[in-house]
Amino acid sequence: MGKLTRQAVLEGALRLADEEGVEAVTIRRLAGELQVTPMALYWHFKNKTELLTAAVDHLMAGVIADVRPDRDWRERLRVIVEALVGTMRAHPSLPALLQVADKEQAESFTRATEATLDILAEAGFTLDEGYTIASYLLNGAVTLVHGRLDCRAGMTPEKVAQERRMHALRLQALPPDCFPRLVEYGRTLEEPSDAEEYFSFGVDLLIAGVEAMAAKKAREGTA
Amino acid sequence: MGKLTRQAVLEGALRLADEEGVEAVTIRRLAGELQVTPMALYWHFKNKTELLTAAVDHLMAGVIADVRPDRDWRERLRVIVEALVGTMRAHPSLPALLQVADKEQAESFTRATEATLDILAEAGFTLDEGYTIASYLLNGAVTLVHGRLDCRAGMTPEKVAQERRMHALRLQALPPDCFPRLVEYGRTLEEPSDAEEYFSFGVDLLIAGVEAMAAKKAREGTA
DNA sequence: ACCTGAACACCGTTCAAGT
DNA sequence: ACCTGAACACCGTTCAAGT
Repeated sequence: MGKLTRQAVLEGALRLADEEGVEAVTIRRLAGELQVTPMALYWHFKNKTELLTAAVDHLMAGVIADVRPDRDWRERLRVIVEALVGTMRAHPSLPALLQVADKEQAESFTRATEATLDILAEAGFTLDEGYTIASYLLNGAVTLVHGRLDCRAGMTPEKVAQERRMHALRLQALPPDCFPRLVEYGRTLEEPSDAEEYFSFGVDLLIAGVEAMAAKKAREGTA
Repeated sequence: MGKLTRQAVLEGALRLADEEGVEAVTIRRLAGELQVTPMALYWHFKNKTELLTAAVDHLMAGVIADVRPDRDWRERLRVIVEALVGTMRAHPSLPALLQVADKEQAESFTRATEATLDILAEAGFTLDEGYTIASYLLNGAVTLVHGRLDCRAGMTPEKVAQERRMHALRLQALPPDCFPRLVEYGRTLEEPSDAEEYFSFGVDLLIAGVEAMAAKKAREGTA
């Protein structure tokens, strides 16, 4: 058989994560898939943390592909947030990986942060504020993708539909006098919702917060 | 010795979580602290998931204490977000608990969601949008609190200062031509930052997004 | 009703040994 | 250089048995 490489381990981990969720990525399980003993992986990665960091690094590499410094900061910010959301939609494991892995050690993540800080500095924010906003945007994107069942690891259309029905039923079973909004929401949950519409609203929401704060700072600055 | 109660288990779990982080809350570890065998806990809780859900339920109970239906929706929304942030600051384990526990099963969490949906419906959002915004606000609050080292489990002022210095050094060690913003941010990180200012900015940011989207909807509605 | 003991099927990781 | 075997110190959980 072809011998084990660092890349083969990484690919195996990503496949496992995308198909069955990050919690399925255990050293022992992964070793089983790759037909080696668990300890073989330790030759290629110092420990599990380093493996997950490498996975994040690999997936985040695509996020800062297209930077256009000539554009307005609003446009540049939107491009980077949409790249982030797009990458997460393509790789269902990324949101969870960003939560468990030591992302600050991933170079591609650091590059994306630098790019975001640069955009936000141009918008008039301090570096402190920029750093807060950068993690607000990152976690906002994570939250958005996480909120879509069809963007979760190993989800077939049938499973999505079934989970939706279950969720709808649970909400409709609540006492309507205490939870009128949730019961009503449970009813709307029976018909499928459009992903593009959802993400469009979500990204607008994230960006709107930043733009409003920038406008506020500009007002205070000139006052 | 006094015998084990459901409440004693819950209190032990919360203490452990606040002092050493949720990852320290294992059935075996907790049983050790309570001077019983691991299996004793299974009499009071069906499984670990149920324990963590109960913990979330207990901590979230304070969040919807003061609802003032006579006020403007903006004010009501701010009150609930600030209650959320305040509760998390008081209980360092809550952000992590909300990520790992099955929060939808916690009644107090459901009540807070209902209250938020109600406020957002008044603001002109659909239930779908309201649900998206509610999780945006929740995770935004989690992100904010998580970003403060001094709000993490088991952090003494000394540890905070030391972690800050380490972070500052790591950033300043980056190549300045590639990462000018991060290097600069590393320098600002050497002097302590004000928590109140940070949270004030953060909550404003979260609310600003919602208000901007509400204004946009109002414009489109009358147009 | 409330708790224990023993067992099962998992983890990540170290360390000495093999080729 | 690259991998294995055995061992250690952990997990959550089940199930039969004790009081």
